[in-house]
Amino acid sequence: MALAETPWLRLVPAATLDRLAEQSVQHRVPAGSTLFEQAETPAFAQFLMAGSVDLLGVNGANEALIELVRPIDLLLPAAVLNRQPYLARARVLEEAHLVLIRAETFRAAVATDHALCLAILGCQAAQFRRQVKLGKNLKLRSAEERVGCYLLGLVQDVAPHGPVRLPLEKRLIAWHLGMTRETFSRILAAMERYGMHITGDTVTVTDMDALRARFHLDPLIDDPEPIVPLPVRRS
Amino acid sequence: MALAETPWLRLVPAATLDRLAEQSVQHRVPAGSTLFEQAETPAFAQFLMAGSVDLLGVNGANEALIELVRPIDLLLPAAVLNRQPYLARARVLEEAHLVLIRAETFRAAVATDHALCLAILGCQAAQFRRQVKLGKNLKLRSAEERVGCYLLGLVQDVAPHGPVRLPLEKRLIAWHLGMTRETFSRILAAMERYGMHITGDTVTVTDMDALRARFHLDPLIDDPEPIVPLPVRRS
DNA sequence: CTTCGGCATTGATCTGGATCAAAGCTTGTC
DNA sequence: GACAAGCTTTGATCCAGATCAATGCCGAAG
Repeated sequence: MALAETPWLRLVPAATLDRLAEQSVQHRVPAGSTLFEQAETPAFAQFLMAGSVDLLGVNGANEALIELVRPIDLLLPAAVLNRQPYLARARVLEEAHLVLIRAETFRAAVATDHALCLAILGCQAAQFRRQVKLGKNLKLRSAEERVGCYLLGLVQDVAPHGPVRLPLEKRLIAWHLGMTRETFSRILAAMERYGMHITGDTVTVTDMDALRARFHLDPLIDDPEPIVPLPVRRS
Repeated sequence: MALAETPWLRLVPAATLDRLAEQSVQHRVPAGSTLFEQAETPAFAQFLMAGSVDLLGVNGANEALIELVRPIDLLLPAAVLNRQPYLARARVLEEAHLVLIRAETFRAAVATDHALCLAILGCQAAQFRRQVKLGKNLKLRSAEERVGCYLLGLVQDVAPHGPVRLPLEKRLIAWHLGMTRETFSRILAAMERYGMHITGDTVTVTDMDALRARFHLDPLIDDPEPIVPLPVRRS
Protein backbone atom coordinates (compact mmCIF):
# COMPACT_ATOMS: atom_id res chain seq x y z
CA MET A 1 0.00 0.00 0.00
CA ALA A 2 0.95 3.62 -0.59
CA LEU A 3 1.94 4.41 2.99
CA ALA A 4 4.63 1.75 2.92
CA GLU A 5 6.42 3.64 0.15
CA THR A 6 6.65 6.88 2.08
CA PRO A 7 10.35 7.58 2.62
CA TRP A 8 9.95 9.16 6.02
CA LEU A 9 7.89 6.20 7.28
CA ARG A 10 10.47 3.61 6.28
CA LEU A 11 11.63 3.04 9.86
CA VAL A 12 8.09 2.24 10.99
CA PRO A 13 7.36 -1.50 11.33
CA ALA A 14 5.38 -2.87 8.40
CA ALA A 15 2.87 -4.35 10.87
CA THR A 16 1.91 -0.90 12.11
CA LEU A 17 1.59 0.53 8.63
CA ASP A 18 -0.51 -2.46 7.58
CA ARG A 19 -2.83 -1.96 10.52
CA LEU A 20 -3.28 1.69 9.55
CA ALA A 21 -3.69 0.79 5.90
CA GLU A 22 -6.54 -1.59 6.74
CA GLN A 23 -8.43 1.23 8.38
CA SER A 24 -7.65 3.75 5.70
CA VAL A 25 -9.63 5.12 2.80
CA GLN A 26 -8.08 6.41 -0.38
CA HIS A 27 -9.50 9.40 -2.11
CA ARG A 28 -8.81 11.34 -5.26
CA VAL A 29 -9.89 14.97 -5.13
CA PRO A 30 -10.00 17.45 -8.03
CA ALA A 31 -8.41 20.89 -7.97
CA GLY A 32 -10.51 23.54 -6.29
CA SER A 33 -12.23 21.26 -3.77
CA THR A 34 -12.24 22.16 -0.11
CA LEU A 35 -10.98 19.34 2.08
CA PHE A 36 -11.90 20.86 5.41
CA GLU A 37 -12.97 24.16 6.83
CA GLN A 38 -11.28 26.33 9.43
CA ALA A 39 -12.57 25.62 12.98
CA GLU A 40 -13.68 22.10 12.09
CA THR A 41 -12.60 19.31 14.41
CA PRO A 42 -10.43 16.83 12.53
CA ALA A 43 -12.17 13.56 11.79
CA PHE A 44 -9.25 12.07 9.87
CA ALA A 45 -5.52 12.20 9.62
CA GLN A 46 -4.94 13.01 5.96
CA PHE A 47 -1.82 11.97 4.09
CA LEU A 48 -1.23 13.87 0.88
CA MET A 49 0.33 11.30 -1.49
CA ALA A 50 0.24 13.34 -4.72
CA GLY A 51 -0.88 16.75 -5.94
CA SER A 52 -0.78 19.80 -3.71
CA VAL A 53 -2.98 21.54 -1.18
CA ASP A 54 -3.22 25.16 -0.01
CA LEU A 55 -3.94 25.96 3.60
CA LEU A 56 -5.70 29.29 4.02
CA GLY A 57 -6.39 31.32 7.12
CA VAL A 58 -9.78 32.96 6.85
CA ASN A 59 -11.18 36.06 8.47
CA GLY A 60 -14.51 37.19 7.11
CA ALA A 61 -13.95 37.86 3.43
CA ASN A 62 -10.19 37.67 3.12
CA GLU A 63 -7.98 34.63 2.95
CA ALA A 64 -4.27 34.47 3.71
CA LEU A 65 -1.92 31.71 2.70
CA ILE A 66 -0.67 29.70 5.66
CA GLU A 67 1.10 26.86 3.95
CA LEU A 68 1.51 25.05 0.67
CA VAL A 69 1.50 21.30 1.30
CA ARG A 70 3.40 19.06 -1.09
CA PRO A 71 3.54 15.27 -1.08
CA ILE A 72 4.24 13.17 0.82
CA ASP A 73 3.08 14.98 3.93
CA LEU A 74 0.30 15.22 6.49
CA LEU A 75 -2.32 17.97 6.49
CA LEU A 76 -2.10 19.83 9.78
CA PRO A 77 -1.13 16.89 11.98
CA ALA A 78 -0.93 19.29 14.93
CA ALA A 79 -4.72 19.69 15.00
CA VAL A 80 -5.28 15.95 14.70
CA LEU A 81 -2.80 15.02 17.42
CA ASN A 82 -3.87 17.66 19.93
CA ARG A 83 -7.60 17.13 19.29
CA GLN A 84 -8.07 20.74 18.39
CA PRO A 85 -9.92 22.60 15.66
CA TYR A 86 -8.16 23.26 12.38
CA LEU A 87 -6.73 26.78 12.16
CA ALA A 88 -7.05 26.88 8.39
CA ARG A 89 -9.15 25.90 5.41
CA ALA A 90 -7.64 23.29 3.05
CA ARG A 91 -8.19 23.71 -0.67
CA VAL A 92 -6.82 21.42 -3.34
CA LEU A 93 -4.45 23.24 -5.68
CA GLU A 94 -3.45 20.39 -7.98
CA GLU A 95 -5.52 17.21 -8.06
CA ALA A 96 -4.77 15.44 -4.82
CA HIS A 97 -4.41 11.82 -3.90
CA LEU A 98 -5.23 11.39 -0.22
CA VAL A 99 -5.09 8.58 2.29
CA LEU A 100 -7.52 9.10 5.19
CA ILE A 101 -7.20 7.45 8.57
CA ARG A 102 -9.74 8.00 11.32
CA ALA A 103 -8.28 10.52 13.77
CA GLU A 104 -8.77 8.29 16.81
CA THR A 105 -7.11 5.36 15.06
CA PHE A 106 -4.20 7.52 14.08
CA ARG A 107 -3.68 8.92 17.57
CA ALA A 108 -3.87 5.44 19.02
CA ALA A 109 -1.22 4.22 16.58
CA VAL A 110 1.11 7.10 17.48
CA ALA A 111 0.54 6.38 21.17
CA THR A 112 1.29 2.70 20.66
CA ASP A 113 4.19 2.62 18.23
CA HIS A 114 7.33 4.49 19.17
CA ALA A 115 8.80 4.35 15.68
CA LEU A 116 5.66 5.90 14.20
CA CYS A 117 5.71 8.54 16.91
CA LEU A 118 9.27 9.47 15.96
CA ALA A 119 8.39 9.66 12.28
CA ILE A 120 5.46 11.97 12.98
CA LEU A 121 7.67 14.06 15.24
CA GLY A 122 10.14 14.47 12.39
CA CYS A 123 7.30 15.43 10.07
CA GLN A 124 5.83 17.92 12.51
CA ALA A 125 9.24 19.47 13.14
CA ALA A 126 9.77 19.92 9.41
CA GLN A 127 6.37 21.57 9.07
CA PHE A 128 7.26 23.95 11.86
CA ARG A 129 10.47 24.93 10.16
CA ARG A 130 8.70 25.42 6.83
CA GLN A 131 6.26 27.70 8.58
CA VAL A 132 9.11 29.77 9.98
CA LYS A 133 10.78 29.99 6.58
CA LEU A 134 7.55 31.12 4.96
CA GLY A 135 7.21 33.86 7.55
CA LYS A 136 10.79 35.00 7.13
CA ASN A 137 10.44 35.19 3.37
CA LEU A 138 7.40 37.42 3.78
CA LYS A 139 8.65 39.67 6.56
CA LEU A 140 12.29 40.03 5.62
CA ARG A 141 12.03 40.56 1.88
CA SER A 142 10.36 43.05 -0.42
CA ALA A 143 7.94 41.87 -3.09
CA GLU A 144 10.65 42.24 -5.71
CA GLU A 145 13.10 40.15 -3.72
CA ARG A 146 10.52 37.42 -3.18
CA VAL A 147 9.91 37.19 -6.91
CA GLY A 148 13.59 37.33 -7.75
CA CYS A 149 14.52 34.61 -5.29
CA TYR A 150 11.59 32.47 -6.37
CA LEU A 151 12.62 32.62 -10.01
CA LEU A 152 16.29 32.19 -9.23
CA GLY A 153 15.49 29.06 -7.24
CA LEU A 154 13.32 27.78 -10.05
CA VAL A 155 15.98 28.29 -12.69
CA GLN A 156 18.78 26.79 -10.62
CA ASP A 157 16.83 23.64 -9.91
CA VAL A 158 15.74 22.95 -13.45
CA ALA A 159 18.26 24.29 -15.93
CA PRO A 160 21.23 26.56 -15.20
CA HIS A 161 20.36 28.74 -18.17
CA GLY A 162 17.92 27.18 -20.60
CA PRO A 163 14.37 28.49 -20.57
CA VAL A 164 12.16 27.31 -17.72
CA ARG A 165 8.37 27.07 -17.55
CA LEU A 166 6.42 28.61 -14.67
CA PRO A 167 4.84 25.67 -12.84
CA LEU A 168 1.54 27.45 -12.11
CA GLU A 169 -0.72 30.19 -13.39
CA LYS A 170 0.74 33.59 -12.62
CA ARG A 171 -2.12 34.66 -10.40
CA LEU A 172 -1.46 31.60 -8.21
CA ILE A 173 2.28 32.22 -8.00
CA ALA A 174 1.56 35.83 -7.08
CA TRP A 175 -0.78 34.68 -4.33
CA HIS A 176 1.77 32.20 -2.99
CA LEU A 177 4.40 34.92 -2.91
CA GLY A 178 2.06 37.19 -0.98
CA MET A 179 1.22 39.88 -3.52
CA THR A 180 -1.45 40.78 -6.09
CA ARG A 181 -1.32 39.64 -9.70
CA GLU A 182 -0.83 43.25 -10.82
CA THR A 183 2.22 43.72 -8.64
CA PHE A 184 3.62 40.38 -9.77
CA SER A 185 3.09 41.29 -13.39
CA ARG A 186 4.89 44.61 -13.02
CA ILE A 187 7.78 42.99 -11.21
CA LEU A 188 8.14 40.33 -13.89
CA ALA A 189 8.41 43.08 -16.49
CA ALA A 190 11.01 44.84 -14.36
CA MET A 191 13.14 41.69 -14.10
CA GLU A 192 14.56 42.59 -17.49
CA ARG A 193 16.67 45.02 -15.52
CA TYR A 194 18.30 42.19 -13.52
CA GLY A 195 19.09 39.77 -16.29
CA MET A 196 15.88 37.82 -16.82
CA HIS A 197 13.30 37.80 -19.54
CA ILE A 198 9.76 36.50 -19.10
CA THR A 199 7.39 35.95 -22.01
CA GLY A 200 4.14 34.16 -21.35
CA ASP A 201 5.10 31.41 -18.93
CA THR A 202 8.66 31.04 -20.12
CA VAL A 203 11.59 32.38 -18.14
CA THR A 204 14.96 32.96 -19.77
CA VAL A 205 18.09 34.09 -18.00
CA THR A 206 19.99 36.68 -20.01
CA ASP A 207 22.60 37.60 -17.41
CA MET A 208 23.15 35.20 -14.55
CA ASP A 209 25.77 37.42 -12.93
CA ALA A 210 23.45 40.41 -12.73
CA LEU A 211 20.75 38.16 -11.35
CA ARG A 212 22.94 36.76 -8.62
CA ALA A 213 24.25 40.19 -7.81
CA ARG A 214 20.75 41.47 -7.12
CA PHE A 215 19.12 38.45 -5.44
CA HIS A 216 20.70 36.31 -2.77
CA LEU A 217 19.20 32.94 -1.97
CA ASP A 218 19.36 32.25 1.73
CA PRO A 219 19.53 28.57 2.67
CA LEU A 220 17.70 29.44 5.89
CA ILE A 221 14.74 30.65 3.82
CA ASP A 222 14.92 29.05 0.41
CA ASP A 223 16.24 25.55 0.93
CA PRO A 224 13.48 22.98 0.98
CA GLU A 225 12.92 21.52 4.41
CA PRO A 226 13.41 17.76 4.38
CA ILE A 227 11.46 15.44 6.65
CA VAL A 228 14.13 13.74 8.73
CA PRO A 229 13.28 10.29 10.06
CA LEU A 230 14.68 9.93 13.58
CA PRO A 231 15.97 6.45 14.34
CA VAL A 232 14.45 4.47 17.21
CA ARG A 233 16.88 3.33 19.88
CA ARG A 234 16.68 0.26 22.08
CA SER A 235 16.35 1.25 25.71
CA MET B 1 14.45 18.91 39.83
CA ALA B 2 12.71 21.56 37.73
CA LEU B 3 11.91 19.28 34.78
CA ALA B 4 9.86 16.98 36.98
CA GLU B 5 7.47 19.84 37.72
CA THR B 6 6.71 20.57 34.08
CA PRO B 7 3.00 19.88 33.55
CA TRP B 8 3.39 18.59 30.04
CA LEU B 9 6.13 16.17 31.07
CA ARG B 10 4.11 14.58 33.86
CA LEU B 11 3.42 11.41 31.86
CA VAL B 12 7.13 10.82 31.32
CA PRO B 13 8.70 8.25 33.68
CA ALA B 14 10.64 9.84 36.53
CA ALA B 15 13.63 7.65 35.65
CA THR B 16 13.92 9.24 32.23
CA LEU B 17 13.63 12.76 33.59
CA ASP B 18 16.20 11.97 36.26
CA ARG B 19 18.61 10.69 33.67
CA LEU B 20 18.18 13.91 31.68
CA ALA B 21 18.45 16.02 34.82
CA GLU B 22 21.80 14.45 35.67
CA GLN B 23 23.20 15.54 32.33
CA SER B 24 21.65 18.98 32.47
CA VAL B 25 23.01 22.39 33.33
CA GLN B 26 20.92 25.19 34.76
CA HIS B 27 21.52 28.72 33.68
CA ARG B 28 20.12 32.10 34.58
CA VAL B 29 20.40 34.67 31.80
CA PRO B 30 19.73 38.42 32.02
CA ALA B 31 17.44 40.32 29.68
CA GLY B 32 19.07 41.32 26.42
CA SER B 33 21.45 38.39 26.14
CA THR B 34 21.62 36.39 22.96
CA LEU B 35 21.19 32.66 23.56
CA PHE B 36 22.05 31.51 20.09
CA GLU B 37 22.52 32.90 16.64
CA GLN B 38 20.67 32.15 13.45
CA ALA B 39 22.40 29.41 11.37
CA GLU B 40 24.15 27.95 14.40
CA THR B 41 23.92 24.20 14.88
CA PRO B 42 22.16 23.42 18.16
CA ALA B 43 24.50 22.14 20.85
CA PHE B 44 21.79 21.89 23.52
CA ALA B 45 18.10 21.36 23.94
CA GLN B 46 17.03 24.40 25.94
CA PHE B 47 14.06 24.36 28.27
CA LEU B 48 12.78 27.80 29.21
CA MET B 49 11.59 27.44 32.81
CA ALA B 50 10.93 31.10 33.61
CA GLY B 51 11.19 34.50 31.92
CA SER B 52 10.63 34.91 28.19
CA VAL B 53 12.63 34.75 24.99
CA ASP B 54 12.18 36.38 21.58
CA LEU B 55 13.06 34.49 18.44
CA LEU B 56 14.10 36.78 15.61
CA GLY B 57 14.60 36.08 11.95
CA VAL B 58 17.54 38.07 10.64
CA ASN B 59 18.40 39.28 7.17
CA GLY B 60 21.27 41.71 7.02
CA ALA B 61 20.26 44.66 9.15
CA ASN B 62 16.61 43.95 9.83
CA GLU B 63 15.08 41.58 12.33
CA ALA B 64 11.58 40.15 12.26
CA LEU B 65 9.80 38.54 15.16
CA ILE B 66 9.28 34.82 14.65
CA GLU B 67 7.99 33.76 18.02
CA LEU B 68 7.69 34.81 21.62
CA VAL B 69 8.55 31.86 23.85
CA ARG B 70 6.97 31.68 27.30
CA PRO B 71 7.66 29.12 30.00
CA ILE B 72 7.60 26.21 30.24
CA ASP B 73 8.61 25.45 26.69
CA LEU B 74 11.49 24.37 24.49
CA LEU B 75 13.47 26.76 22.29
CA LEU B 76 13.15 25.61 18.69
CA PRO B 77 13.05 21.87 19.36
CA ALA B 78 12.61 21.32 15.61
CA ALA B 79 16.21 22.35 14.94
CA VAL B 80 17.53 20.19 17.76
CA LEU B 81 15.57 17.10 16.75
CA ASN B 82 16.28 17.29 13.03
CA ARG B 83 19.96 18.18 13.52
CA GLN B 84 19.56 21.35 11.52
CA PRO B 85 20.71 24.92 11.92
CA TYR B 86 18.56 27.33 13.89
CA LEU B 87 16.39 29.52 11.67
CA ALA B 88 16.33 32.34 14.19
CA ARG B 89 18.30 34.27 16.75
CA ALA B 90 17.17 33.89 20.37
CA ARG B 91 17.29 36.94 22.61
CA VAL B 92 16.21 37.04 26.24
CA LEU B 93 13.29 39.41 26.78
CA GLU B 94 12.72 38.93 30.51
CA GLU B 95 15.42 37.30 32.63
CA ALA B 96 15.35 33.64 31.71
CA HIS B 97 15.87 30.50 33.69
CA LEU B 98 17.09 27.78 31.36
CA VAL B 99 17.80 24.08 31.63
CA LEU B 100 20.30 22.89 29.02
CA ILE B 101 20.67 19.29 27.88
CA ARG B 102 23.25 18.25 25.34
CA ALA B 103 21.54 17.85 21.99
CA GLU B 104 22.77 14.32 21.42
CA THR B 105 21.63 13.24 24.88
CA PHE B 106 18.24 14.78 24.29
CA ARG B 107 17.76 13.11 20.92
CA ALA B 108 18.81 9.78 22.37
CA ALA B 109 16.28 10.14 25.17
CA VAL B 110 13.48 10.92 22.72
CA ALA B 111 14.52 7.95 20.61
CA THR B 112 14.54 5.70 23.65
CA ASP B 113 11.51 6.74 25.67
CA HIS B 114 8.16 6.64 23.96
CA ALA B 115 6.43 8.74 26.63
CA LEU B 116 9.01 11.50 26.26
CA CYS B 117 8.64 11.32 22.49
CA LEU B 118 4.89 11.85 22.82
CA ALA B 119 5.36 14.79 25.17
CA ILE B 120 7.78 16.47 22.77
CA LEU B 121 5.39 15.78 19.92
CA GLY B 122 2.63 17.56 21.81
CA CYS B 123 4.97 20.45 22.50
CA GLN B 124 6.10 20.68 18.89
CA ALA B 125 2.50 20.55 17.65
CA ALA B 126 1.53 23.40 19.98
CA GLN B 127 4.47 25.46 18.72
CA PHE B 128 3.36 24.87 15.17
CA ARG B 129 -0.14 26.06 15.95
CA ARG B 130 1.17 29.14 17.74
CA GLN B 131 3.22 29.94 14.69
CA VAL B 132 0.14 29.70 12.49
CA LYS B 133 -1.85 31.92 14.85
CA LEU B 134 0.91 34.53 14.86
CA GLY B 135 0.89 34.56 11.09
CA LYS B 136 -2.87 34.87 10.88
CA ASN B 137 -2.91 37.77 13.31
CA LEU B 138 -0.39 39.58 11.16
CA LYS B 139 -1.81 38.84 7.74
CA LEU B 140 -5.53 38.99 8.46
CA ARG B 141 -5.73 42.08 10.64
CA SER B 142 -4.81 45.72 10.30
CA ALA B 143 -2.45 47.35 12.78
CA GLU B 144 -5.41 48.91 14.56
CA GLU B 145 -7.19 45.59 14.92
CA ARG B 146 -4.07 43.93 16.26
CA VAL B 147 -3.76 46.56 18.95
CA GLY B 148 -7.47 46.49 19.74
CA CYS B 149 -7.58 42.73 20.08
CA TYR B 150 -4.38 42.68 22.09
CA LEU B 151 -5.75 45.17 24.60
CA LEU B 152 -9.17 43.56 24.69
CA GLY B 153 -7.56 40.21 25.48
CA LEU B 154 -5.42 41.82 28.16
CA VAL B 155 -8.36 43.51 29.84
CA GLN B 156 -10.58 40.43 29.73
CA ASP B 157 -7.96 38.23 31.33
CA VAL B 158 -7.10 40.51 34.18
CA ALA B 159 -10.03 42.66 35.16
CA PRO B 160 -13.33 43.01 33.29
CA HIS B 161 -13.22 46.79 33.67
CA GLY B 162 -10.79 48.02 36.26
CA PRO B 163 -7.58 49.62 35.02
CA VAL B 164 -4.91 47.25 33.69
CA ARG B 165 -1.15 47.76 33.42
CA LEU B 166 0.68 47.11 30.17
CA PRO B 167 3.02 44.19 30.85
CA LEU B 168 5.92 45.54 28.79
CA GLU B 169 7.43 48.74 27.51
CA LYS B 170 5.38 50.15 24.67
CA ARG B 171 8.15 49.87 22.12
CA LEU B 172 8.34 46.13 22.85
CA ILE B 173 4.60 45.62 22.58
CA ALA B 174 4.63 47.53 19.31
CA TRP B 175 7.39 45.29 18.03
CA HIS B 176 5.56 42.14 19.08
CA LEU B 177 2.44 43.33 17.31
CA GLY B 178 4.43 43.95 14.15
CA MET B 179 4.49 47.74 13.92
CA THR B 180 6.68 50.72 14.81
CA ARG B 181 6.42 52.53 18.14
CA GLU B 182 5.11 55.64 16.37
CA THR B 183 2.24 53.76 14.78
CA PHE B 184 1.46 52.05 18.07
CA SER B 185 1.45 55.36 19.90
CA ARG B 186 -0.95 56.94 17.42
CA ILE B 187 -3.28 53.95 17.56
CA LEU B 188 -3.33 54.02 21.36
CA ALA B 189 -4.39 57.66 21.21
CA ALA B 190 -7.11 56.78 18.70
CA MET B 191 -8.50 54.04 20.96
CA GLU B 192 -10.38 56.77 22.79
CA ARG B 193 -12.75 56.55 19.87
CA TYR B 194 -13.58 52.89 20.65
CA GLY B 195 -14.11 53.09 24.37
CA MET B 196 -10.63 52.84 25.86
CA HIS B 197 -8.35 55.30 27.53
CA ILE B 198 -4.61 54.84 27.85
CA THR B 199 -2.43 57.06 30.05
CA GLY B 200 1.16 56.08 30.58
CA ASP B 201 1.03 52.31 30.98
CA THR B 202 -2.49 52.18 32.38
CA VAL B 203 -5.43 51.03 30.30
CA THR B 204 -9.01 51.89 31.30
CA VAL B 205 -12.12 50.72 29.53
CA THR B 206 -14.70 53.48 29.24
CA ASP B 207 -17.19 51.69 27.00
CA MET B 208 -16.95 47.93 26.78
CA ASP B 209 -19.82 47.69 24.29
CA ALA B 210 -18.16 50.02 21.83
CA LEU B 211 -14.93 48.12 22.25
CA ARG B 212 -16.53 44.77 21.54
CA ALA B 213 -18.45 46.21 18.63
CA ARG B 214 -15.21 47.27 16.96
CA PHE B 215 -12.86 44.39 17.82
CA HIS B 216 -13.71 40.73 17.65
CA LEU B 217 -11.47 38.24 19.39
CA ASP B 218 -11.14 35.08 17.35
CA PRO B 219 -10.43 31.91 19.34
CA LEU B 220 -8.52 30.59 16.33
CA ILE B 221 -6.11 33.50 16.63
CA ASP B 222 -6.26 34.84 20.16
CA ASP B 223 -6.75 31.84 22.41
CA PRO B 224 -3.50 30.68 23.97
CA GLU B 225 -2.32 27.37 22.59
CA PRO B 226 -1.98 24.77 25.34
CA ILE B 227 0.61 22.00 25.24
CA VAL B 228 -1.44 18.81 25.25
CA PRO B 229 0.26 15.74 26.71
CA LEU B 230 -0.68 12.69 24.66
CA PRO B 231 -1.11 9.54 26.73
CA VAL B 232 1.05 6.50 26.01
CA ARG B 233 -0.82 3.32 25.19
CA ARG B 234 0.27 -0.25 25.86
CA SER B 235 0.63 -2.14 22.65
C1' DC C 1 -14.88 32.06 -37.58
C1' DT C 2 -16.88 34.35 -33.83
C1' DT C 3 -17.97 35.03 -29.24
C1' DC C 4 -17.32 34.79 -24.53
C1' DG C 5 -15.09 34.36 -20.05
C1' DG C 6 -11.14 34.01 -17.55
C1' DC C 7 -6.33 35.52 -17.38
C1' DA C 8 -2.65 39.15 -18.07
C1' DT C 9 -0.89 43.65 -18.78
C1' DT C 10 -0.70 48.60 -18.14
C1' DG C 11 -1.79 52.97 -16.28
C1' DA C 12 -3.70 56.08 -12.66
C1' DT C 13 -4.66 56.69 -8.08
C1' DC C 14 -5.00 55.66 -3.15
C1' DT C 15 -3.53 54.43 1.42
C1' DG C 16 -1.70 52.06 5.64
C1' DG C 17 2.01 52.29 7.86
C1' DA C 18 7.02 53.48 7.72
C1' DT C 19 10.36 56.97 8.07
C1' DC C 20 12.24 61.38 9.37
C1' DA C 21 12.36 65.07 12.59
C1' DA C 22 11.44 67.55 16.77
C1' DA C 23 9.90 68.15 21.13
C1' DG C 24 8.14 66.30 25.65
C1' DC C 25 8.53 62.83 29.61
C1' DT C 26 10.72 59.66 32.96
C1' DT C 27 14.15 57.84 35.56
C1' DG C 28 18.36 57.23 37.39
C1' DT C 29 22.98 59.48 38.64
C1' DC C 30 26.11 62.54 40.44
C1' DG D 1 18.67 70.04 41.76
C1' DA D 2 20.69 69.36 37.26
C1' DC D 3 21.94 66.43 33.71
C1' DA D 4 21.87 62.66 30.53
C1' DA D 5 19.91 58.78 28.21
C1' DG D 6 16.34 56.49 26.85
C1' DC D 7 11.39 56.26 26.15
C1' DT D 8 7.10 58.45 24.18
C1' DT D 9 4.34 61.53 21.64
C1' DT D 10 3.20 64.38 17.70
C1' DG D 11 3.59 66.25 13.17
C1' DA D 12 5.15 66.12 8.25
C1' DT D 13 6.36 63.45 4.55
C1' DC D 14 7.24 59.35 1.94
C1' DC D 15 6.61 54.93 -0.29
C1' DA D 16 5.65 49.96 -1.45
C1' DG D 17 2.15 47.78 -2.77
C1' DA D 18 -3.00 47.60 -3.09
C1' DT D 19 -6.96 48.98 -5.49
C1' DC D 20 -9.55 50.65 -9.37
C1' DA D 21 -10.16 50.81 -14.25
C1' DA D 22 -9.33 49.80 -19.09
C1' DT D 23 -7.59 47.14 -22.58
C1' DG D 24 -5.49 43.27 -24.62
C1' DC D 25 -4.93 38.33 -25.02
C1' DC D 26 -5.86 33.80 -25.48
C1' DG D 27 -8.46 29.14 -25.67
C1' DA D 28 -12.67 26.70 -25.50
C1' DA D 29 -17.56 26.29 -27.05
C1' DG D 30 -20.83 26.90 -30.43
